[in-house]
Amino acid sequence: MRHAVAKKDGGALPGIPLGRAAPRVIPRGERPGVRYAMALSGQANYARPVTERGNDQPLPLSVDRTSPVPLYFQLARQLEAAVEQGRLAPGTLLGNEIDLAHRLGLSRPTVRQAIQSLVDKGLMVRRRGVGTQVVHSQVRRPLELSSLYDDLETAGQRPGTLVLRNAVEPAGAEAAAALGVPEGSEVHAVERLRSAHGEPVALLRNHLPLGLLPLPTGELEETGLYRLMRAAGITLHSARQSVGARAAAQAEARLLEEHAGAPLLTMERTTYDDTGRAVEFGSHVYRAGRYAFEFQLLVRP
Amino acid sequence: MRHAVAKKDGGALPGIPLGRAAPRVIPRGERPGVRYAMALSGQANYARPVTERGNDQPLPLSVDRTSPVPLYFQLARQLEAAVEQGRLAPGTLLGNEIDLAHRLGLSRPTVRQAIQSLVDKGLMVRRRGVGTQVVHSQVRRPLELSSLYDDLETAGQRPGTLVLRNAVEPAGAEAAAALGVPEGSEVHAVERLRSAHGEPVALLRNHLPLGLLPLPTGELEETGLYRLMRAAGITLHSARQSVGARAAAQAEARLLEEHAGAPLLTMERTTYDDTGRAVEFGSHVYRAGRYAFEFQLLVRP
DNA sequence: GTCAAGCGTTTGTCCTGACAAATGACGTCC
DNA sequence: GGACGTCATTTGTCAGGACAAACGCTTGAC
Repeated sequence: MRHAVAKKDGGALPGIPLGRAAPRVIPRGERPGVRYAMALSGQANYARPVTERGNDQPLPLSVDRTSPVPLYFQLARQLEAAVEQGRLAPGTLLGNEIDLAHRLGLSRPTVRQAIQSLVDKGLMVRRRGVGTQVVHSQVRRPLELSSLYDDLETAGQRPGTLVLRNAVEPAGAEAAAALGVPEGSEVHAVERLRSAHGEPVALLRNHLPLGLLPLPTGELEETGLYRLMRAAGITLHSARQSVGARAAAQAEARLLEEHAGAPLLTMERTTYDDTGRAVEFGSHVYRAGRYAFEFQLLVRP
Repeated sequence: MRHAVAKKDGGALPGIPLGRAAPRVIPRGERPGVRYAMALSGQANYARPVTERGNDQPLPLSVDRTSPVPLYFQLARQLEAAVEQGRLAPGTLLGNEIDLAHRLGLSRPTVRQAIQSLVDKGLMVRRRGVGTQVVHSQVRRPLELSSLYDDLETAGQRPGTLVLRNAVEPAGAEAAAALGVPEGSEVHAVERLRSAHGEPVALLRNHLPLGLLPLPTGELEETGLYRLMRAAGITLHSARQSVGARAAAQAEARLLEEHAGAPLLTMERTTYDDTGRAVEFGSHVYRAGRYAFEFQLLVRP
């Protein structure tokens, strides 16, 4: 499960909620110093910009061939951990793949597979004729397809749910189109008021195909919808989201403890499982001051 | 350049703007029929659920070895086109990799690389012991790090830009933290009013490190900021975004032709190049009815 | 009749080997 | 001194082979 969205924003105004860890001062125009991570076996005097004091540690790397964990994955995890812990500083050049493979007793394809997975995550950049370089650590995970409930919980806010509606009813035009069922056919409709620390945060309206999974009101008040779906054996695969804003209607405002006309953040989402079936259509509104979507985008070459 | 966000929403209300192509009716619980794309060379009588009338066409695939385009990429593009054009229906099983490689005169790793790139895009799902299956065609590209200008232009709206400010000034706390420069140091500040069809759509405030690239006002009125940055040789790598909503302030409202207190969609974004340098911090507000962020999320296994 | 074991299929992982292309630094020529 | 070509380095691409693991179906046993 990767790729997500929706991180809580505790602040009152949507200013700049990103939790920047210790804003590092980088003079403009300067590029992070280049240095090599691994000591090159005394080959040529070529390509050895071991600038920042020659190699603090050679960076311990090893793989366990008796483990059932794939070798490329073991290596990728170690490199990723090294980046996260700062043992591989941004800008550092990884030794070349051939040496690295030889050092670890692996083949080059295996090493490449490990590095490639990190490149895909945005942690490293490869340049032909140059090498593989560690990217600035600002990069976090791309984002995960997570639920509001999980987001609130991991943020330490005690999420609460009030189920306003939980019924089977004819699908409206929007929900029917999103779920790919005929308009007017019966679907499951759920409406919930989600709160954090007892204060309302969002109004969640969801429509699901009938018969996909049981949705007892008790369960809905205890946990999130995605968690229930995953527990029912549904493999979430992709989602299509649309995020906008609008003014609160009277009824919404009352539920969310806002005044009518207050700005609300809106999100419509259709989620698909790995067979391509639409398994959920959600139409959510969030209190503007209480919530913001935060996510990371990667540019793939 | 992949991974993006921000697609125009012409509609007045943030209803369900996704351009669903012909909402296909799929009875609940049904899984798309399984059929094979390629005729299996008359092997065993095993695994041949060529249900839907045995193979309309064997799907023409070929690679050109004289082309400088990598073989795996040629194959990937052909498969992708086949999926998009419906020649590879959702649920279709691709023939096994070995046969496919043999048929095309390629090696299995090359075929795997092609398929893997499509799996990464979310177009296909692999299952050991089963095969590679085409996912529901609902999936579009993951999203690209695009600019509002490009979005409007590709949507056929004639984007216009009015430069309200273009100056060098001391960085405020927010911009300084985002760009990683000391507070109060000089940065480039740009403020633009972006319109479509002559109507204002968004108010764009951007801060850039000094000396990164020249920003003539004339150029800014002609094209988008990202396009200028790319033209200046800057390789955009990742961005951190936060999307929220708030009420319009007086000054904003006047510029955007809204009334004070009207709901606005807000977006803060810090963009990094491939060396990890922050190259742009943007603080944008969009008219709620005129714009919505639309994007696709993929769940990576 | 039901459950477990067996078997073939298919992808997952890994290896060895090879050549091509881009990059950056050096040396040479003008 | 500056422009150019040359060269070593490094990643990109591709081939061919091998074994392991998961899956689905059939077969067999109870």
